[in-house]
Amino acid sequence: MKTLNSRQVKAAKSSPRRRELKLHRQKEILAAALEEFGTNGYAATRLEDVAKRAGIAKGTIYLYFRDKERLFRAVVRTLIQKRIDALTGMFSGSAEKLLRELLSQMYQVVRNAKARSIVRMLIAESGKFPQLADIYHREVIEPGLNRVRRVLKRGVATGEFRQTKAAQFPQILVAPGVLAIVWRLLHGERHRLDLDAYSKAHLEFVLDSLRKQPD
Amino acid sequence: MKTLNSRQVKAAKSSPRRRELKLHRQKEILAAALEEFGTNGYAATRLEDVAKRAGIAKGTIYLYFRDKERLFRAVVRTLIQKRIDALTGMFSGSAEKLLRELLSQMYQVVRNAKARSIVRMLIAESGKFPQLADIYHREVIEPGLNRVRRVLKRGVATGEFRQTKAAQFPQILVAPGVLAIVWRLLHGERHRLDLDAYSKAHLEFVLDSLRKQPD
Amino acid sequence: MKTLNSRQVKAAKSSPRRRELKLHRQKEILAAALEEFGTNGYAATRLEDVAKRAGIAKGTIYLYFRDKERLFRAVVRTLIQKRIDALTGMFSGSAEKLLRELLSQMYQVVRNAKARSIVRMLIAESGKFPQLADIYHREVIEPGLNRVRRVLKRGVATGEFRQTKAAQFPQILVAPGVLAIVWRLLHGERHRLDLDAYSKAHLEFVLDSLRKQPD
Amino acid sequence: MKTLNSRQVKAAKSSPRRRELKLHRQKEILAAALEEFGTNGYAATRLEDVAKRAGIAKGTIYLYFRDKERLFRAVVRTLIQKRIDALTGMFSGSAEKLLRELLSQMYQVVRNAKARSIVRMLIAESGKFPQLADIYHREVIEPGLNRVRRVLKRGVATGEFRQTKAAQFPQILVAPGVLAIVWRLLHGERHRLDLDAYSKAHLEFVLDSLRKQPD
DNA sequence: CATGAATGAGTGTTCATTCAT
DNA sequence: GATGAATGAACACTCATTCAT
Repeated sequence: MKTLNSRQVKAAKSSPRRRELKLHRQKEILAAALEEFGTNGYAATRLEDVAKRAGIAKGTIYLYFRDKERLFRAVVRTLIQKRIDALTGMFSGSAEKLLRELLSQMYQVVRNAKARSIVRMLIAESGKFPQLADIYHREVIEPGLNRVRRVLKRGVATGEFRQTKAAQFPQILVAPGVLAIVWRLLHGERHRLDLDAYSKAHLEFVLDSLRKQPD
Repeated sequence: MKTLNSRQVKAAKSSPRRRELKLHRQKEILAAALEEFGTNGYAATRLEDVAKRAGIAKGTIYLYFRDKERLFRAVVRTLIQKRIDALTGMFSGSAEKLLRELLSQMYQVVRNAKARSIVRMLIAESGKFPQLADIYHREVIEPGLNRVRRVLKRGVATGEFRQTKAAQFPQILVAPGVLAIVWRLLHGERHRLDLDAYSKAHLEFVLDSLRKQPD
Repeated sequence: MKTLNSRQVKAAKSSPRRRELKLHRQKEILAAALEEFGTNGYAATRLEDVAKRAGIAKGTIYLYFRDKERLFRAVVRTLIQKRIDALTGMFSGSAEKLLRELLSQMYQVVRNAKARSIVRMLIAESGKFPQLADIYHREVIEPGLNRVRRVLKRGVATGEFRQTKAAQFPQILVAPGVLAIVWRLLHGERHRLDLDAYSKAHLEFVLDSLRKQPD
Repeated sequence: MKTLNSRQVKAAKSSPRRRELKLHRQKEILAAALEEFGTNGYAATRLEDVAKRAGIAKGTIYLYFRDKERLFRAVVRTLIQKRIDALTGMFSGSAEKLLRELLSQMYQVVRNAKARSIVRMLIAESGKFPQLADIYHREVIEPGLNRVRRVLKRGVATGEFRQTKAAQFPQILVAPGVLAIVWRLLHGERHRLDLDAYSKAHLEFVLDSLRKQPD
């Protein structure tokens, strides 16, 4: 490898290997930045700490991101993108099964530290970066709520579910998941929620409310 | 000369009057600080802005609070205290009526800007100020949840409500209120929730789940 | 009410003494900045050095000037203002006497370190701050050249001077003064011009050219 | 594409070819650097911009110049060398003709952007690089002034010119050219001097002063 | 030879905190 | 008490210089 003559080395240099390395480094920076921003918030995060965590020099960050603000936005947008990618395809089965599936997915999100980080950052910085919350709303929240709406509609169509006002506010169905995220953000490891039991109770509660009563 | 005048004036004043004035000024500072911290977060808030908003000089803040951190904690603790004070006494009546009353109170909280601010601040700064979230948990959240628990217990006792796992997790019952707060924090005026309809749907949903089915 | 009272006291405090001190300090900063900018140029001047020279802390500069650029412009504008103020009123006497007077004044400028500094700064930074050279042109150069024009015109009117093309370009008359400034800027103490002899030669040269030849 | 070709060529070519190419590249860098230093001054010039302008990579500069300072000095010394080379051979004819010739040459310098750049740089950086002004003085200014002296001496010898003090200060004769350079440096395109008319007036003015009056 | 990614010292600017008035 | 001028530590960002490829 090392003994390649200089011309070959040069030719090989710029294109594929370098690009790959650059992309990798960018990801490292984003990961380090997420950690710092997620913990300390935008203003309290020092880029030097991000650099240290990424194992690089302060100046290197600026080769990848124009300034602190762009880095922050890139962090959030990257996370949102991952959420979008995770909104996996449609399913079949009874409405109840679909709902179980949906909530189960939601609790995977709740358990996911990065997903919680994004919520913290969006709440903490929505004064300074409202556009980010907008993106999140458009790309993640609305699509998510729409999936709930579709499942409810299907349940009503198949006769599994009653018609309820809650269908207009699918937020009500998923709210316990949101609360679980907030709970974790507020209390960290200090006051744990037993998520397994909690999510089961949540599902039962929702189904109790939705199911058609046996006459 | 001028200084003499003011000293004479001061000398003439009585002690209780002074105390009162001091208290009043402290409240003004706290109010201004709440506004700023609530909007920008701890790190991004400049004490100069707080002073300007309170109509005083920067240095004056330090006559009332040792440093920025104490001011912040005072802001949050004051808010928490107000929440505690608002946890008004118990009532009588059917469990359903009590539950209606409880949720109705909660939505007053949701509509209250300061109450939302506190949530934002606690979430945003829980990395730096976890003790505050602890206080909030002990003094506000747990007492609140306990009230829900008591209502549920009474409902079961009177036969109005079914026995459900959700009783172990009263969070599930109130979660839509939390979601509403988060929604407002994230989206401000940009994506409104119709709180009237939402809270009604919430109540109906909960009652549908709790109520004993007519056999 | 009470607040008004206390504010009146405040208002009295800040006024005369403080204002005076503030003005004085501003002048000190400008003087220190002139020294540094004049020696090193805009980009190579560090505000810390300006502060040190003024005997204050770095941050203090920012209480008087928004940023480095404003400080620099203030320095130059202040200097220009002093030049304008120095363009003293007109005199009477023969055209030759007026011309002697004029050139004598000009050589006072040449001997003035601050006046040389301004030329260096305007030349050095005219790429970044062309407006400053414009101000200088409008407020100093053109008025100065106009005085030369008026003297020449009077000389022609009284028959002392010949009519010459140079009247259209009064720059030619004063050019040796400009050269002397540039010479000093370039060579500092290293290659001295004997300004007394030089200015005499300059005057003689000019008069030789302007005077009507005795027939 | 060009780069690739040239590299292949280089590899194949013999040593003198290489040397030539290297020299050429060095000239490109010097030209680019002149442009940047001349516009922005030493401190405000970024080597990256020099590289970009020269169409090479930042690091390449360091293959030709040890550091920024050496590059700057090389730029100035190269320019000075060109000035020296331009001090063309001697002439014959009447002193007046020689003087016309001399001033005409000087105004070619005035019109030459690089020659103006050198003056700007020497003035702007004479604090940091006084040696450069020294070189310029020794190699360009003094030789130039000596030529003026010789012409004046010859004119006096032939009886064309009067004996004047100005002979001791040939600067006075050429000063309008210097002023024209400074004028252009300060005012760029914003306040033009009509150089044709100006230089004619200059010559006339000088001759009026020098010529022996017809008795 | 040439590249451009990486470095880190250096500088402009901000802001919590102090203190003379 | 109240003020606001002053301080200086802290931090974002730049750029000359190095070096692996």
